[in-house]
Amino acid sequence: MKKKEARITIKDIAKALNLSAATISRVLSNHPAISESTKKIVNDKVKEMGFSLDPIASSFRSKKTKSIGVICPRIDIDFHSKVISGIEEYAYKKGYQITIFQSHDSYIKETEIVQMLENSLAAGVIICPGLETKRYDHLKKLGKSNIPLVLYDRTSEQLKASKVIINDFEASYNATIHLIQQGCKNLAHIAGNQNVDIFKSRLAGFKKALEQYKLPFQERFFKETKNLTYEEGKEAAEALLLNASIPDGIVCANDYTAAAALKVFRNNGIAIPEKAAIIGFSNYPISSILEPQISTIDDSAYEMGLVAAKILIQQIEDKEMQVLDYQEVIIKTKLIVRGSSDRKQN
Amino acid sequence: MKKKEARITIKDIAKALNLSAATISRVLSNHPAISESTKKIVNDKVKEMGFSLDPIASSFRSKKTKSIGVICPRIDIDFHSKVISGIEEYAYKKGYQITIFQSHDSYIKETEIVQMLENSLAAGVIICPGLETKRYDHLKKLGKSNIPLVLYDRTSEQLKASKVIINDFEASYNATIHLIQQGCKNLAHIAGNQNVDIFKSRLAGFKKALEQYKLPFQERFFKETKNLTYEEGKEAAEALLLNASIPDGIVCANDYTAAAALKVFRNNGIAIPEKAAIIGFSNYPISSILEPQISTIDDSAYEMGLVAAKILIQQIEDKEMQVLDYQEVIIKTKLIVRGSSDRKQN
DNA sequence: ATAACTAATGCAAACAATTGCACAAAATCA
DNA sequence: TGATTTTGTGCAATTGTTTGCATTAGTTAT
Repeated sequence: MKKKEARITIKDIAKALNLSAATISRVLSNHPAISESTKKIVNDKVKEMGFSLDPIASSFRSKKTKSIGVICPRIDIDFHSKVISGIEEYAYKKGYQITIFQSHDSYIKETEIVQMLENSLAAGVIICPGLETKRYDHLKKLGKSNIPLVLYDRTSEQLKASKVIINDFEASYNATIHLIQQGCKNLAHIAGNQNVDIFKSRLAGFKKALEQYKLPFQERFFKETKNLTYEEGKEAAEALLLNASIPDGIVCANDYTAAAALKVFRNNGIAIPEKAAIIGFSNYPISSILEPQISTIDDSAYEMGLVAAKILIQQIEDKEMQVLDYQEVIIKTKLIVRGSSDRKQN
Repeated sequence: MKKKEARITIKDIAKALNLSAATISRVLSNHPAISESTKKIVNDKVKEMGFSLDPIASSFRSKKTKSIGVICPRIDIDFHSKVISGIEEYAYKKGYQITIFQSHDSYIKETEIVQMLENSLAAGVIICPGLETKRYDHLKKLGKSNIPLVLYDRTSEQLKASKVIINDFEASYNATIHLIQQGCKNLAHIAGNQNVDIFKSRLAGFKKALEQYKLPFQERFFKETKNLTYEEGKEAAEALLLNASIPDGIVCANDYTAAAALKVFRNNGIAIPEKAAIIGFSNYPISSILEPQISTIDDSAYEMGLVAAKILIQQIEDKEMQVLDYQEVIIKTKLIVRGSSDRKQN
């Protein structure tokens, strides 16, 4: 007797109104050939019965989903979690869900995930490629399957695809210029992994600024790290102190290494910013908590996510955007001057 | 002439092997009534043709998905991003995808999201309820729809559901005992929002320790904050200094407020840990970077996510687990003693 | 009034996989 | 040998929505 509490379907609405399922479907997708009057009748009934389309059946039939795959190396890194936050916020507003994966910088896993997203008909993919990724066939394949793609942060010249990046070169250049304007003449750079484009660009920006002011680039003042950890920063800073003369300014490729440099130099009696000015990169929470606060570059991670989602969804939805092959967006960064480099106050 | 490059289906495999689609389906789901020999034949062909099931069609027919909904207040908070990292890692291994939402602590949005997950047949839901959430009908509804649910971090007595939490009471109790053992007699507490259970528990643990050692709980040494921000911590610490006598130990409900207290006290010439010992909560990155490093409680966020995913998937898959109504898991926390409270070294 | 057209709706197929039931062949038993 | 059980496979219905094409009613033109 008891009918099993089943899902309300489009047919139930149709039956209740003596219309066909097709009409209901058309109302729900705003088909132009439906009269205003029936639209109203149907919409009212839909609300009354608390009906909503079965997204799975819908996807099954239309071969389209509302889910965006997001792949990043790790979620629990401040930068990525901010980007994802931006993506989620925009995507949600536009009616998309985001499905998240961590590649842990493994190429194998990355290809696995991409394959899976292709298989499950993702509406689009946003990815920050892993460190191991040198080949991009897996991503090119997405294009062939007509799945729009947006890269963020780490990108490659090799791959023609939409990208959202910050201008690392310019940001680093600006940071360096700032230190020079504070009077620094012997500048050091604590760099990130030079196999990664963005860290190469940061070095290049640093060099460019030196060049412009006819300051020398000194090998002994250049320290590359593998992962820009606090520990590595410490080692790098200690190594800097071993030189006969020490630098009077340090441009660091992130805030952890800047924090480490700050600590090491201070512990060695070098006044910051008077004897050595320091600037970091990324505007991590720590940078505004340390004493003195660390000058840095705000990398606009949240905005990056927002924009990535925005151009992806444009490519998904806007037919006119589909004629264009890909687009590149450069997000503004902001120089944040704080105590670790601001000598003017003296 | 050109056949449109279409997806390979179960029927293609069937045709190629002169079997029925049903058999292929059964092989792929490891149905017991299939002979080993045909299993092998089919599996080989599947590999050869690079076939994989269409997850959408599969979900459509079976009314089951492989996607887990995760709802948290915000992703870009260290704690949550670590939890999510743990969830993702375990879920991925088990073949599930996670779909992430931010409630931004809005009750309305939270119910919207839950409704949506119910509608899209999520395999299960993991949620940290928002601050506004006082009623739990939306979550109870999930149970009625047979969608397993796991809460983490913030929970409620009101709701009978599986939970993964840390023992905030005990952790805070241990932190307080630690300060007492360092010789503190006038203890202060910078607390989180007392409408939130976990912060209430932290206060309770603090009180319990005082009581046990017959130390007084002094109202003037109790400062509640709204969001435990660094700024609020600063105000609270400054307020503490306005008293005729100042505390010689501060138990803070997180590391930001602890960092703020550290700074304020130091700037006022109060030696840490000698004159006042400080302990935080959560083991944020900053706590190990400040000078002195801040003692804290590691909240095992990653492990929390891992376990949440584990018990959720158990409830999804394991029929035997479905007889039990719900389970509660308490994750171990760890007291991390660092410079801000360690007086023994003197 | 009839033809031609437009507007609004219905019909029915299609999508890819799953599953209860039926059935044939093989194995076991009497 | 015939009856019965077991094992392995196939048949065909089913799922909820979308969409090309057909159909009907209503409108306009001739």
